[in-house]
Amino acid sequence: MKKSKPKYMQIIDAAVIIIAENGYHQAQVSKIAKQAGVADGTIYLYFKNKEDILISLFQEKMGDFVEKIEQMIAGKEQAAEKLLVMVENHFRMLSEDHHLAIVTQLELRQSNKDLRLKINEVLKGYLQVVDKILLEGKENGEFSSDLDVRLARQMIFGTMDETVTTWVMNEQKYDLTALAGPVHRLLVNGCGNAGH
Amino acid sequence: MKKSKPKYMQIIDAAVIIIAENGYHQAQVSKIAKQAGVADGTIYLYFKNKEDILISLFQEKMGDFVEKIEQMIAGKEQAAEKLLVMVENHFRMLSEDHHLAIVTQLELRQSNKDLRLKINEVLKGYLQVVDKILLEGKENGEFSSDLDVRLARQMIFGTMDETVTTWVMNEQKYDLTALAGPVHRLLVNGCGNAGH
Amino acid sequence: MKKSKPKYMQIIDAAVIIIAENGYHQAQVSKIAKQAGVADGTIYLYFKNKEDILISLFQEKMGDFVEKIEQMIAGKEQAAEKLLVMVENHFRMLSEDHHLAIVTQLELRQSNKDLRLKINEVLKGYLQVVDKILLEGKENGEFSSDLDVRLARQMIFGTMDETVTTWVMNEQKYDLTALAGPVHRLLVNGCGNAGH
Amino acid sequence: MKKSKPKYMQIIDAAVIIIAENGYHQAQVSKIAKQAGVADGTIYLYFKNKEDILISLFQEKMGDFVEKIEQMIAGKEQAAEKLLVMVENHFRMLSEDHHLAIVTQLELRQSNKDLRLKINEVLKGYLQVVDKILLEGKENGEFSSDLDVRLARQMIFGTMDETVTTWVMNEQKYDLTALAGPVHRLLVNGCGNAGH
DNA sequence: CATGAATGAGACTTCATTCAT
DNA sequence: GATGAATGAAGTCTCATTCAT
Repeated sequence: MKKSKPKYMQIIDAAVIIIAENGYHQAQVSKIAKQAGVADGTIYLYFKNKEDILISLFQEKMGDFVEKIEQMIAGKEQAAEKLLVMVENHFRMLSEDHHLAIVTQLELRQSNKDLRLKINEVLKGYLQVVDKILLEGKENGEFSSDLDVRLARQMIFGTMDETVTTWVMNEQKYDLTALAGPVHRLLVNGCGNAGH
Repeated sequence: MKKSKPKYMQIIDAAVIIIAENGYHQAQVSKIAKQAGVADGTIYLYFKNKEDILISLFQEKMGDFVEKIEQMIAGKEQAAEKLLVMVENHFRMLSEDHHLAIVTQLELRQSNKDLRLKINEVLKGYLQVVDKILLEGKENGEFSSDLDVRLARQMIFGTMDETVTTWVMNEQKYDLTALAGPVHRLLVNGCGNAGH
Repeated sequence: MKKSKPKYMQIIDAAVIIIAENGYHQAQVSKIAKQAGVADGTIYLYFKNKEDILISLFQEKMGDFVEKIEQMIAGKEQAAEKLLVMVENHFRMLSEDHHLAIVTQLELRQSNKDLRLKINEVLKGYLQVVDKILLEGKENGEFSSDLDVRLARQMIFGTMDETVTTWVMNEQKYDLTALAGPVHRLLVNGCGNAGH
Repeated sequence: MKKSKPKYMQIIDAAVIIIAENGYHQAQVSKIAKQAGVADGTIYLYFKNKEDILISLFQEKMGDFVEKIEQMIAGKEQAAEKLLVMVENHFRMLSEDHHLAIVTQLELRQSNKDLRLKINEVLKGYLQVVDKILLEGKENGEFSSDLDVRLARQMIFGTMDETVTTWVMNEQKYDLTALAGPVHRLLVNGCGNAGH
């Protein structure tokens, strides 16, 4: 077997699988170590403690996430179009990685308040992407000029999150990506200067 | 001594306080018993086990919640108006009970999947209220006739939930009830037949 | 329903049933009270504590036992004949009360050392009956003159006990009373002055 | 530090001492761990749970027991002689390990029915040794040809067990090994073809 | 770098017994 | 005498983390 991956990512990938398949509270360090093919103690050469694995997991995966979203909306002109690309890819990327979807939507939320606050820190990068789209939309007249950016951002996140979570809880039985269009329309309507 | 409160509700109220102040994982049965002013063993005369306290807590509090919302929207004619009353009271009721807000938005989500599934059962009553409003709105022309009720419901819940959670995470520093109007406008826009 | 039985015996009979059906460690006072048709607290008007129920149970039932045995061997002349009557009735009485058999052979042995010492006190009455038979047998030449009465008594008890316990553990599937004859022969042989 | 004893046997030996000195129900895992000189958690690296310690204890000690008995009777010709060696060594081995005697005769019997059934499984090895002796005795004419092997075996076990238990309950005040001869005579008489 | 055996703190739940009614 | 709601002490087992090899 070739050691293509550094152990750091090996452990993070193992954590995603173990948490998805066993649940947050049954994801013992020893299980993760076994899945990663290393000794328990080795984990602590790469991570400060168990919480650090989870934060790192979220940073790595969510970092990819935001990076890809940013690349994809870079070429788009309109705010509404950018929003569509964002929703589409948000849904698509989680559709393509069932383990990750379970971990981010269900399991990681069982972490304690401290960990969740740190996860929120990581999410700020994503928030900024949305805020930028919303500001552009307000400036170029696509969105209502008196739109409350913070609230609109909470609507967008809340709606996407609720949609994905419901899909995961229904055991991913239907096609999530097909919902991107309709969800996008709801959100654009919400932000839009409808009455004008 | 007058039996002012039955012990059942005494224990549930104690659980809300203890969980809010100590966090889900630091809410030992002995702490709840002490706060309720009963012996540890007494808890088990009223609840099957610790999880049963939490489910019952959610049922009692959320039952009240849905009941009150239903009463308040009963007198309203328009779907949009009903939605406003719902958002206003959802925000107001959690504003008025800071402990309950912390418990429902942050702490109870740390419970395991089984408990969360049971909590979802309880939430179905609320879902049905929203669905009824949405259907009425579609029928009387307030909302778009091709509105996807399930997605719209997810938007409404997702947005309210995200808004309240953000407020709780910011330590309830600003006035949540003031956001009811703007949030309502976003949601009605989202559901509305804006372009028509 | 006529209160034919005083509550004292009512509780003891309930204890036999509950212990036989649930096992020693699952025989809570509250279960015994329910079976007896009295309140938990009532138990403590008739018995000092739980252990007292068990000792009393053994005393009452074993008292009957010894009394009946004594009556039945009273009319017999020979020691060997008395022994036969004893074994026959020991086996028969336990055969006729399956609950009592389970309680004395399996469940009551799970009690702690103190309780077992007290049970042994109760058994002394039985021991004396056996000793008397053995002495008679030695005097009239039926048994070996150098028979060690204490050891012979341990053989008799040990053999009867092991035989009954094995029968109970095999779920009382075969006819225990049919074994009285062969067992008696083993014991009489053991005590006998074979070589003379 | 030299690993003189594997921890597995260290823990079993500690369990024998703790149970003998404190009684079955006062033999907490933490006490056993302390006696064995390991941490509480270490117990669970070697045993599935507390019951597993007790089963293993019985298997290890009784395994030795049966093995030694078998070796010792291997050189003997006559069934009666084999029986004598068995009784002698049964008594001697328990005489030499007072702790073990208390544990097997008094404390382990307080275990629940499940554990006792597993203990019976272990005892089957011993039963077979006895059965073999009895069959040999019947074949070579030492014992009665119409001897019921199962009943005879129950007599032998029951008598030895009752004798040892009585000795333990009398706080091992007299010499158990001295009883081997007389007990053996009782048993051989019992099995013998006395009247022929 | 890597290992994995050992550590030890911490909490849910049961049930015999009491005592105010 | 009878009730039964309330009490509260006590023990098994898990698992993140360490450190000698």
